[in-house]
Amino acid sequence: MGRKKVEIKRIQEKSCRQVAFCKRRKGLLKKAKDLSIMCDVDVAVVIISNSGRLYEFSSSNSLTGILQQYESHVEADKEISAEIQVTEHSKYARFVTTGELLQTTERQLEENDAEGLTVTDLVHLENELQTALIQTRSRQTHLMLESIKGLHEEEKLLQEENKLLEDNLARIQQNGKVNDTSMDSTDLPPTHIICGQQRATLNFL
Amino acid sequence: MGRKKVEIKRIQEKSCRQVAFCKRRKGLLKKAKDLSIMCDVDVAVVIISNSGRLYEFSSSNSLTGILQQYESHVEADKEISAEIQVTEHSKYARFVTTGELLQTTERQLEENDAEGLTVTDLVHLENELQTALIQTRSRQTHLMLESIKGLHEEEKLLQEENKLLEDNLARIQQNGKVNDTSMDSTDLPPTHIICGQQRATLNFL
DNA sequence: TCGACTATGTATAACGC
DNA sequence: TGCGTTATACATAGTCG
Repeated sequence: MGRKKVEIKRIQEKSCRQVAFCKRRKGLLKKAKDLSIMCDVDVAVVIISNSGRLYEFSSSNSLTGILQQYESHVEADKEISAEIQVTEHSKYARFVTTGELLQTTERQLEENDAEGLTVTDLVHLENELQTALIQTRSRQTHLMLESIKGLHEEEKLLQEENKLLEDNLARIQQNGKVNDTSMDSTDLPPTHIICGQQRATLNFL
Repeated sequence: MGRKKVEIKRIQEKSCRQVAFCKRRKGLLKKAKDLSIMCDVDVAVVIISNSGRLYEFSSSNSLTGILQQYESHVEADKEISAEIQVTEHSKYARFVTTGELLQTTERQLEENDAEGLTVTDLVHLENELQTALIQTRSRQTHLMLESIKGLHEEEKLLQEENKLLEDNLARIQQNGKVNDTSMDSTDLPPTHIICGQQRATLNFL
């Protein structure tokens, strides 16, 4: 359904994949909506991009609002750059959201107590909670993995910087012993040998 | 996308609605599958017909949605074990255990398909899976948090070490200027220019 | 990178059995 | 009820700006 037939397999080019994701995601959510309206059935679609973002459709819309709220919580937290803060904040956000979810649940249960919930109602409720749980957990894992990855990179950078500093220290001490007058001598050409040493040292950087 | 345009609204004729449901359901599930494969994202679709029948698609294994969790666990463990060797063993153990449990589950479900499992059997099975899930999840979170904590400590140490080295470097360079003749100079100092270049390069670090 | 366009492949409404 | 066929609407891959 485009200019040419495409195989159903993972798209290699990242940009193409991103574009296709955007288009097809939209299409899928529309079709889910159409199906639920036209055929009068319950439909839920959850999509998690590999960058961890959540897209969803739910014909029984009680879950939608709550999940969006959760998303905005997490998004706000994402702004904070310090890694551990991200972890802790998202933990807190998750807690709050779960609390809200439970409150909502309890309220619903209480409200409906008089007339009684049908088994179907409870099944729906269970599905919604299950979905919320899965998304929350998935998001948690994603954030922590990101955090770990970032810390590893930072660690690598620090170690490299460290190594360079040590080398410099060693070299300067060496130079100080070998040619301490070097700093402000103007007229003395370097020997061939020293030049070689220096260049070798610099190349090492 | 048929002989004539249809409005997106509930189809009145029951038989038409049923036919449309069958076709569109199939289409939706296919598109969900395509999306998950082509764009390499997680997709889950749940459809409940108004007669209560369940249709679903999940890009990660979906028997109950518990397997989805299992997936993320394995992924998490992969990442973590790269840096925590101790994890290796427990990871493998958990894998085998969960794997066996799931195999057992599937076997039982298949074997008993004709006669059907009793409700008691299923409740028992559910509890077992639930327990395994909780333990696995708890372990995952623990390991990741430990990992993050450790990395933060390591980072702090590296930064301190870094600072010390920088201080040393600064002090030594200072000394070199003030009393450059103090050290035993040999006979061949480098040129000013080359030294300058060197220092500029080093300062940049 | 992003939205708009368009040629083309797909999904499906209606129909027949 | 369900499957196959066909004409048509729709979704989208590639392209351009």
